[in-house]
Amino acid sequence: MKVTLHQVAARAGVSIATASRALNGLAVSAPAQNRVRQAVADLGYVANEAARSLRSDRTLTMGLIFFDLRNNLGIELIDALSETIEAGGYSLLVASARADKRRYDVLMRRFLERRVDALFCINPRGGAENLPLYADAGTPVIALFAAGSAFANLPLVTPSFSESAAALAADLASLGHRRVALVVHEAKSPPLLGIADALKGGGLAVDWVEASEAGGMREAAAQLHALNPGPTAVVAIDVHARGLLAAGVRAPETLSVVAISEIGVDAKNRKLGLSALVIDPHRMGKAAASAMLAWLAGSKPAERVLVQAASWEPRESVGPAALAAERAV
Amino acid sequence: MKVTLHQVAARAGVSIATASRALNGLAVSAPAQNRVRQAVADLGYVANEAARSLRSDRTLTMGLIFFDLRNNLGIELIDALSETIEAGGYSLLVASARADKRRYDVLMRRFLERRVDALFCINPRGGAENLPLYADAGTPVIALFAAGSAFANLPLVTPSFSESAAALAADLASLGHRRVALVVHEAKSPPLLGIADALKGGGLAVDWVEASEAGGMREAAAQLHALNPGPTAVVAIDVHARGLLAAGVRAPETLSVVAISEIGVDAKNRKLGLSALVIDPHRMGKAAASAMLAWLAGSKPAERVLVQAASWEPRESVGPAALAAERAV
DNA sequence: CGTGAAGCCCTAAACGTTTACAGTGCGCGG
DNA sequence: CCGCGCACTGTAAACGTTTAGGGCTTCACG
Repeated sequence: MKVTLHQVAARAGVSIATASRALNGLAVSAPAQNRVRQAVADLGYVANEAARSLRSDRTLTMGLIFFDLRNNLGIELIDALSETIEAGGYSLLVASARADKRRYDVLMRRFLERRVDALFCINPRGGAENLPLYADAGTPVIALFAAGSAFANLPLVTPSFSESAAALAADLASLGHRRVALVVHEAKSPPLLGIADALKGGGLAVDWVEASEAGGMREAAAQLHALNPGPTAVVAIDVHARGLLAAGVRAPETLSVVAISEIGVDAKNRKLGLSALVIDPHRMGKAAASAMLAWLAGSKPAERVLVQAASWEPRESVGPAALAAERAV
Repeated sequence: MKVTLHQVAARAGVSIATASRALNGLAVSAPAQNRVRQAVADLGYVANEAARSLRSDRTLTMGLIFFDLRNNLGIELIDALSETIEAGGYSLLVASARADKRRYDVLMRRFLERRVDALFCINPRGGAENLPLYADAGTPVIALFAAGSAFANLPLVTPSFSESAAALAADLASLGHRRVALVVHEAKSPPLLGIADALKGGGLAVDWVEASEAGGMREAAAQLHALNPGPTAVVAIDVHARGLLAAGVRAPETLSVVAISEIGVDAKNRKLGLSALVIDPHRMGKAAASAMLAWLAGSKPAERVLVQAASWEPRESVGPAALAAERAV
């Protein structure tokens, strides 16, 4: 019932070695080639990937581990990654730690045993204990959305806001805005700095405003009020942007508000008509997959792969500066 | 650098067979057990799943193929399936044909070579050519959302509307409706018949109305008008339900409208305030995975596995029958 | 005709496990 | 003291490929 290369070879009247070569497109005489093909068809031969893997030490499989799969990001990422790597003959093993750090370790271990040729880690927490083992095995690992994690010392694919923020700056400027507040949560992270640079590059003045954790936006709103000259627009992580609205700020009448959308939460913003810089996970996936294929082909990617994965999506919460200016008077 | 069972055995001072047994929990003396464990830890041994697969003829891997991954359904399905099968030690290989029939064949072939222990096919079109090969190999295949496809003769996991439609019937009845039209596209499929039964069970009279392909809802609307006594509510596949609205039917003023949501398109309905029977893919996944595990454990599932995976979600498009009745007068 | 090169093909050895089979040593009942 | 059973362990043969190494033909050229 189960047919192996042996049987194919026998039926084609060649050695098993020749049969193998024929199937792999190596040099084989035309008649032999044909007889092997015929035998394969006759017998319904299906190659055994496990045996191939064992012998050749590659599984043609990549792993993809999520810290949590359940957000809008997941689908697009899987779609983009699988599309790109399939072209190289790879398949994708997918798993989700369901927000459990220890489970992340387990999954990384499991994929290690399965000898994946490469691994993508999404938003990893935990999992660090197995990282050295991957290094030992020479298995490339790329992390996405891994700011500040234990994965920081391997290639990270990170969204860059520079282009999208430049578009935002242009729009704001053409609406008459001259002064923008940037609400930070604590550290001025590289992405935020990038946004600030882009705004400045667009001719806007930038005020930094510090906000405590989510919810405490009343003080931040007060701080904004206190600024003189006051900004006519504000850019903030989406939880903060929503906090401003919740605190009673009316956009765009009193202030134009722009959110920086984190992973997979833009749907809420959209419902509120909140303008946003939103990350397109599909582009992230494409970039990560390409970097990985290149890596497997020999060229290790840079420590940081910046992807222009964000777009500027203006919605109702942004309007002419004039409105806000009136309020100020 | 790479450490095999040989080396572990050597360091532990036992034979390779004993080492293997120790790791698989078979009978081994306590001291040997410990020495092996120690050696594994010291050397950082990681089992090679490819070798294990080759020898033992199971890969502990299941395949999941989508006709098209890009809909809301995907994530929930992957999440539910992977959660359930991971408990049994299985991993999930995921792929999407991206709406290309031939690609579906390719993927099924690829997973066959990878010797997956089981396969889930979502909404398959094409792929039929490889089905016999799976049968030959004795690899179980379960299809989801596969109405009328070539996969019809293997176990199908199908959503059942009976419970949700009963809830719908109860709501309609309490709103004073007595007569409901059911718009069909051509065949009266089992799910539709199930809905009709549930409506009748709730004390409602059911009129069948035939509609041509998507878009041609104007005639269907006319047919509805022509009915005497006229129905005060209508239930239809979501494309038809939206078609009715587009054709100028005002819900719930002139007619209460309920959509039967197909895969992953409910978001549109929600935006229109269209009441719907919507399928929860998570429940479908759980059920399919459980059925598969049971199958691998020896008990083949029934030809049709009916899952109560739909819920009744009333929204604005449903109202009291009185309104529609007035119009009729 | 002799020599070398080029094609093609085969034999056989890996790859790292699991597992059937055959010991080995030991305790215990006869 | 013998033999038997038991608990453990070792030897070796698989599983289905890929691939290095070498042998055989054929052909061109001197």
